[in-house]
Amino acid sequence: MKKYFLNKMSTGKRLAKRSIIGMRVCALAEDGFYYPGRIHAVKTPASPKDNQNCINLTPNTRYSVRFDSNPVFGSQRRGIYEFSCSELIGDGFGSIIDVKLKPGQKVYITHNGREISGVVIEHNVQVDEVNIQIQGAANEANFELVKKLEEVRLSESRRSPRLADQERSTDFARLADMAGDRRRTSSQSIDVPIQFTQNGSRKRRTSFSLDERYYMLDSDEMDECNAALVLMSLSCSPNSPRQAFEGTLLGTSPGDSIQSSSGSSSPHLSDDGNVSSSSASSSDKKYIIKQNHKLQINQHNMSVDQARRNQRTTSLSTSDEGIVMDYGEEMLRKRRTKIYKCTWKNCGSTFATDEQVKSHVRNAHLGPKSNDDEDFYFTDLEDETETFGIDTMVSSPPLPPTLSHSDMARPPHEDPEYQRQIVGNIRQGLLMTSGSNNGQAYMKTSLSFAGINSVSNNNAWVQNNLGSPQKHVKLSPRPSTSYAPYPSTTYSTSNYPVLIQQYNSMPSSHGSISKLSHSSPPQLPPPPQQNLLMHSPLKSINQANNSNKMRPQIVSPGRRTRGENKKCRKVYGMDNRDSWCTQCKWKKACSRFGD
DNA sequence: CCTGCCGGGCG
DNA sequence: CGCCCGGCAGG
Repeated sequence: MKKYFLNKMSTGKRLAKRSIIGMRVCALAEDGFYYPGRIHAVKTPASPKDNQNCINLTPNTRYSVRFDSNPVFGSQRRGIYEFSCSELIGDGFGSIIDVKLKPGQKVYITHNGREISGVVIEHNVQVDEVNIQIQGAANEANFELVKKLEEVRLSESRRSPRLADQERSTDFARLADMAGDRRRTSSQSIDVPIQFTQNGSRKRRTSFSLDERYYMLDSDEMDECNAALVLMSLSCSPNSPRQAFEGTLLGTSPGDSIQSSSGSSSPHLSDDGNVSSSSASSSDKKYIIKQNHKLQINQHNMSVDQARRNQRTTSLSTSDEGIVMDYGEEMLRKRRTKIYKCTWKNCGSTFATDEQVKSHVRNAHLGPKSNDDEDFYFTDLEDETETFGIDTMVSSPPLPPTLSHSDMARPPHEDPEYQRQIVGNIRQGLLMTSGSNNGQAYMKTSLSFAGINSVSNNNAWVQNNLGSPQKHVKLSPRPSTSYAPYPSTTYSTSNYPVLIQQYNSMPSSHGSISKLSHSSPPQLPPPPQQNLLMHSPLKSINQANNSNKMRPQIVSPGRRTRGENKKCRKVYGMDNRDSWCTQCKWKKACSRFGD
C-alpha cells in the first residue's frame, strides 16, 4: 500500500479516494482526556448530495476509533468508539492547537532529544503554553516543563525522538544527501559530490509546516491512509468537509512556502529533481510529497538491489539512518508483489495487473462513457516500483560477481565502464521516450544513471537537446546497464561521445538542467538545480564540453561567487600590477583580498 | 562595458 | 609547477 497516487495531481483532476483506515488519531473521551488510537472504520451515510468530494467523506462521516488503551467511554462498546471528524485530533483532522488540555491529560513531548511523557498540570490558553509534569528518572525528582502547545503530542511518536529530531532539522535536500551517500555504496554508483554532503547552507530551507508534512510522510506511521489524506486535503473541493483541515495540512501560514531559497544559496541538488526553485504552488507541494515517497521507494530499491547482489563489503548502514532506511529495511523483507485492488465502494476486487484492474473499474463501475480515470479507483498493495528510473535500476539483472571487484578497481570517473553505464542509462531513457516529441526527446531520467541519484527516479525531465530522437534510437543496442563485463569494451562506437556529452550536459551541470527544464513538460515542477557533480571528477570533462553553451547558469559551487571585496586590481590599480597578489596577476581568484 | 576568476595551455 | 590568457558570468 505504498502508492499515494499523485499522478493526476498536475492535471487538477480529483484524487483517488483512499481509505483512511488505520490512521492514528486521538479522540476525546468522556473523561475529558484525549486518548490515542487508530481509525478502525469509516461510516459515511449514503447521501450523494453530501458527497461533494472524491473521498466519500462527509460531515456526517463517523469514524470508529480503536483506542490503544481502554479509556472509559461511557456506555459505548469497549475499545471502539465512534467520532465525527471534528472530534478527532490527528493528521487531517483537528489539530492539537485547537484543543484545551485538561490538567491530568497525558501528553508526549520531546525533551533533550528524547520523547518523554508527562501529565498536563495546566494549559494556559492565552499563550498556548502547557505546564507539564514530568516523571523523573529512577533516582531523579519529578520536574515540570513548559512547552508550547504545538510541541505537545497526544500520542507517542513511535519513532525514536532522535530520528524525529533529525528529521525535523532535515529537509529533502539532506535526505537526498543521505541517499546519495548510500548510493555511493552501490556498485552502480559514482563517487560523486563531496559537495553533495557538505555545506549545510546549500540545503533548501524548509519551513516548519513543510517539515511537518515531511515528518508525517516519513513517519513509520505513514501509510497510504495518511498520505491519501494529505493529498486529499491538498486537492479536495472547497466544499469538502476537509476544508477545515486544510489549514493544518496545507500550512497556510506564511512560512509554509516550500520554495527553495533558489539561486544564490544553491537550491539544493536533491538530485531527485524535485526542488522547485519557483514559488510553491500547491502542486509543488504535492510533488514534493510524491518525491518524498519516491525517495523511500528508491531507498527500498537500493536495499533490495544491494541485498540481492550481496556483493559489497560496504555496509549499507541502513539500520540507523532514520525513517527512510527503516522503511527500506522493512521493505527489504517484503517481496515485491503487487496486487491491484479496486477501491470502488463495496467492491474491493483484486487483480494481478493494473490493466486488469483498470478494465474492471471501467467495465464494472465507471462505464465506458465516463471520463473518470480508472487510476482513481484502484490502489496497488504492497510495494510498487513506479515506472521508469527505479525499474531500470531494480530490474537490471544481477551484476556478475566480477563487476563488484572490477568496479572497485578504479574510481568510477576513471572507469570507462562506468561512463558507459551512464551512456547506457541515458540511452535507455532516450529509447523509452524518443519519438514522443518532435525532434526533441524529453527524457525522463532517473538520475540514477549518474550514480548520483539517490532519490533518483526523480522526475526530472531533462530535455535532450542534442538533436532528433532518431539519432538516439540508432544507438547501439548494447545492453545498457551496468552488468556488462568489466574491462569494458572500447568506446569506438560513434555514439559514445555524443552521449557522454549529453550526460555531461545533464545532471552534472545543474545550470543546464534547470535551463532545459524550463522548456520541459509543463506538468512537472521544475527540477531542482543540482550541485551534484561540482566536485566530481567529471567536472572537467563537463566544463570542457560545456564551456560554451552548456555553461551552468547558476553559480556553481565550483565557481566562486564573485568576490565583493576589493581586489588587488582595484586596490593597486593596473599600474601597480607588481603589487598584486600572484593569483590576481594570473587572473585567478584573489588570494589577498579573498572573500 | 568592467571585473573576477575558471579552465586550460605553455614552458 | 609558474605563468599567462581566453572567455564566461555577473554586475
